[in-house]
Amino acid sequence: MFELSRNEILRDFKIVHAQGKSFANRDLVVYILRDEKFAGKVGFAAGKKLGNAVTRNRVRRLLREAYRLNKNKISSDCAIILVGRKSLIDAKVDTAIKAFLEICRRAKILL
RNA sequence: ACAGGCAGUCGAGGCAAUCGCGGUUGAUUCGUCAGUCGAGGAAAGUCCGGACUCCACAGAGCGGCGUGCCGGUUAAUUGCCGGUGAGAGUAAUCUUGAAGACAGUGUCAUAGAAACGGAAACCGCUUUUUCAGUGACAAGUGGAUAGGGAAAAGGGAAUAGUGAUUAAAAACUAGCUCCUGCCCCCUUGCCACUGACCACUAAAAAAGCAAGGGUGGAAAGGCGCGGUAAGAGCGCACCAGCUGGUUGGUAACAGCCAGGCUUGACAAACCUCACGCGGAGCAAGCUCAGAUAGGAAAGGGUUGAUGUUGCUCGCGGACCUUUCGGGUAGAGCGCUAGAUUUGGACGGUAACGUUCAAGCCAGAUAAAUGAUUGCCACAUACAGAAUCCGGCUUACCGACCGCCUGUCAAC
Repeated sequence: MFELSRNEILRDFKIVHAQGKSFANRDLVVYILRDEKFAGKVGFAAGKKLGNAVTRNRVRRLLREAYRLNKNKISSDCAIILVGRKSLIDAKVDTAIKAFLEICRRAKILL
C-alpha cells in the first residue's frame, strides 16, 4: 500500500510544468495538473542550484519518501511534480512531509 | 626516540527491525511471493590513448596537429618501468617541456660606453706629442767675498854703480828682495737669474688595452703564474667547453689520449630535422512497430546532387536544399563475460608477459541504494555509474601497515 511502481512515474514533465498550478513554501514547490490523461502520476525534481549530483539525489529521495508515505491521503485524479528547495538539503523526512501536506491542504487535494 | 623519504591499504561506519526502489532467477491462484546482486577511489575533470560503430577498401599529395635524452613495456599513449645527463638535498630520495642556435629570419625592455658585428672606451691603465707647474740636478750668466797665480804701478829698507873725491853725503841709475796691489787668469763655497735631460702633477690631442671599476639575468671561457708600455689564450698548468681518435655500453653517455685555443641566451618565437596521426562519435550505429503518410510545391542535379578532411587528386554515384501542411519522438539490440576479477606458479632488475585454478561482480532511461527507530566505540571528508577499458590530473575526514635515510641515546 506504500509502494511506488514504475508506471506511476510521470514522463511528460513539460506539460505539467507549463499547464499545472504551482504552490510553494520554504521547503518545496509543487505543480499540480488535474487531467485524466496523467492521473495519479508523480515526478520529482531538484535543480542544479541545490549542488552537486549527490545532494540533488538526496533531495529527490526525500521528496519521493514524503510522497510515498502520504499518497493515499491525496486524490488520485491529478498529476503532481515536487521540486526541492535549498532548505531541504540538510532536512529530515519529517519536515518534507509537513511541508508537502501543508501544500496539499492549500491545493485542496487532500481526501 | 625524534626528524625525513618512498610505496601501499581501507574509506555511503557496523548490526537489528519495519516500510520502500532497479536488475535477475524460481514459483504462481497472474494479485503477487521467495531468493540473489546492486556506485567510487576518484564514479569527477574530459586532458591523453585505445576497443567498438558508421563513413570507398580508410587511399595519395599539400597543409594542419601532436611528440621530442636512450632503451624497454603495452592494444595504445603526452602513460608506466629501467638507465643517462643536468639540478636540489648530509642522506634515503626528489625534480627535469632534456633534438637542432656556425640553414636562415627574429627578440634581448630598463640600466649600461657597448647586448652578438668577434662589437664597444664612460671611469680607468699605458705610450707618444704639445703646453704649464713643482722638485732635483749638469751647465751658463751676473754679483759680492776669500785663497792662489801673474803683474802695471807705487812705496820702503839694504846692496852695487855713478856722484868721487882726501874722506863722506845728497842726488841719480840698476837689478834683486820685501810691502801694498788695479785690470786679468784659476779655484772653492754663497746669492740671484736662466735651465737641457729626469721624476711627479694637471690639461689637450693621437694611438694601444679588454686586466680593474661600474650597469645588467647575461659583458664574449674561469682561475693562477709568466709575459707586456699597459694588456690580452699572447704562453703555460688546472678546470669547463668544442673537435677528432680510442675503450666500455644495444643506446643516451662515460673514461682516456690528442688537437687548435673558444662558439651568449631564447626554438613554451618563426623555423629545421626525425617520428606519428583519415574523419565523426553510443544522441555512434542497427532492427521492428506506428502514423490519412515512401506528402505537396519551388529550385538545383549523371555537363556530377551528395559523401569522403581544410584544399587538390582519387573513389563511390542519385538524390539534395527551401517552404507549406502533418506525423513520430514507442520498443528491442548496441549494453555489459571483459586488453575481466581474485589467488598461485614461472620468466624479467622492473613496467610487464606466459600459464594454471576459481569466480561472475550495477546496467538504469524523469534514470534504481532511501527513510524511521534502537544499540554499538560515537566521528565522517571528497563525492553518484550512463558504451567499455588503460592512464593522467584534480578533490578529500580519519586511520593503518611496510621498507629506507639522518641525528641522538644505550649496548
